[in-house]
Amino acid sequence: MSKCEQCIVRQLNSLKSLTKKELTRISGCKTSVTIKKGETVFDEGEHLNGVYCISSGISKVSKMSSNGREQILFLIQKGDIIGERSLVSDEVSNLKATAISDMEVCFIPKEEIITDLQENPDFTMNVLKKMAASLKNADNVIVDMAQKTVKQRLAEMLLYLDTKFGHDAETVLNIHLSREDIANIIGTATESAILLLSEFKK
Amino acid sequence: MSKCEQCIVRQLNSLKSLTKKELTRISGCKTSVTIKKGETVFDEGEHLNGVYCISSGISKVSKMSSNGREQILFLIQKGDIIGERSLVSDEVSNLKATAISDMEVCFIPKEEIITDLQENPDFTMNVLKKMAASLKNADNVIVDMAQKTVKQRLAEMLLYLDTKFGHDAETVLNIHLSREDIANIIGTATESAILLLSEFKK
DNA sequence: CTTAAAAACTGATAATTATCATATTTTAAA
DNA sequence: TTTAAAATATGATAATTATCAGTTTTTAAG
Repeated sequence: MSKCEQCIVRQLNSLKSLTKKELTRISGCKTSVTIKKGETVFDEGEHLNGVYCISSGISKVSKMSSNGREQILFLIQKGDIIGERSLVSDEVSNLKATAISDMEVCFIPKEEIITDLQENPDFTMNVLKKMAASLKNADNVIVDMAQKTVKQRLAEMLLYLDTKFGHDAETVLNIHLSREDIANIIGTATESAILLLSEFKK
Repeated sequence: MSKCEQCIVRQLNSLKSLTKKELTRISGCKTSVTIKKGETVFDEGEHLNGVYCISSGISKVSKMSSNGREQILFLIQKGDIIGERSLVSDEVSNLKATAISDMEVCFIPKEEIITDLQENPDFTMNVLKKMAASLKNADNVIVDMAQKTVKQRLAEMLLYLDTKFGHDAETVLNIHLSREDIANIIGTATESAILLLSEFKK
């Protein structure tokens, strides 16, 4: 199994502030997992015993609404870490993560990484910064959901996908989402999303 | 000016994990401010140089949407702290806080409290926990905004106000919000909120 | 290659919500 | 107390979005 010390995606997240010694320890206890497209990384209500660091692939992170519809809250890819909240809270996860493409993820047990959170202030500050940034982002999503039309949200989401995942020479997005997933990101019915998408094509 | 050590609202927030010595220092550098109903605590785009601890009164925390409408993200009261994100980020505030009733707030300068954040792991962990809880809450708000009707959101908000602020003997809420504020919380037009409210009264 | 299932699409209709115009009531200032 | 301004309320209409009932296309299994 490859070592965290040499892992490139680590440079993209909070783990970059770990010391060499800490990294070696984390490297020794992590497990690498392959998750096929459509499979679940973790589910709502599940007790997370650590964090997941994404090596490759894309995952949607969602939550069921009380009316039975799935709401996708964000998308994650290479270098992103999920499950960080399990480090500071003993509650079960309120979110579900599902692979949108085949994925490679590293699982780091809570007991191991929580030591670093308590002893390495740089690392803690980095996690704090990430949470603060997530909160700021959540503010923006709430404002958009509350105040913008479905059409505006769809347009902005397509731009966001392009920024985050890029596109190829023929301007086709590097991420493939089903119409249902698109609808579940912007919070609308699948048919409405399809209707507006075909409108955009013109 | 009263002392933080004896302040009751401190028991309600992260400051409770400060040591006696830390508290005495904070107490010496804090300033107490009175803010009248309708006045601004801080504005979007402003550089926050510290955090605000609410002694009394209620404030709405909002953000302008690009279409010029105000979206209220949450309400805060006695014991709540705002501006925590300024401690971990040098960006200007993305939010605005406005007094909904007359308020007493204590301002604690960033330089002073950031020391504690770096040196007192208990305090840091508490701030982390609060942010994790805020994120979880934001998830729920996003799902509600995306998937529920205005009527459902209004009903849930009224229940939330009752839970958070309570009501008197005649079941009148302890918090008074204008129709416009109500509309700006649930993300709808003022007229729609009024329409549904009168519908609920029956 | 054939076939069944899933996904994408279309159009009609109904429900929800926004906008606008205006009236009434409440609040606060002079 | 009077008066102007602000907040609340009402109703008509338009726009947006959801739901339903299908058809076509794509995908994947046998």
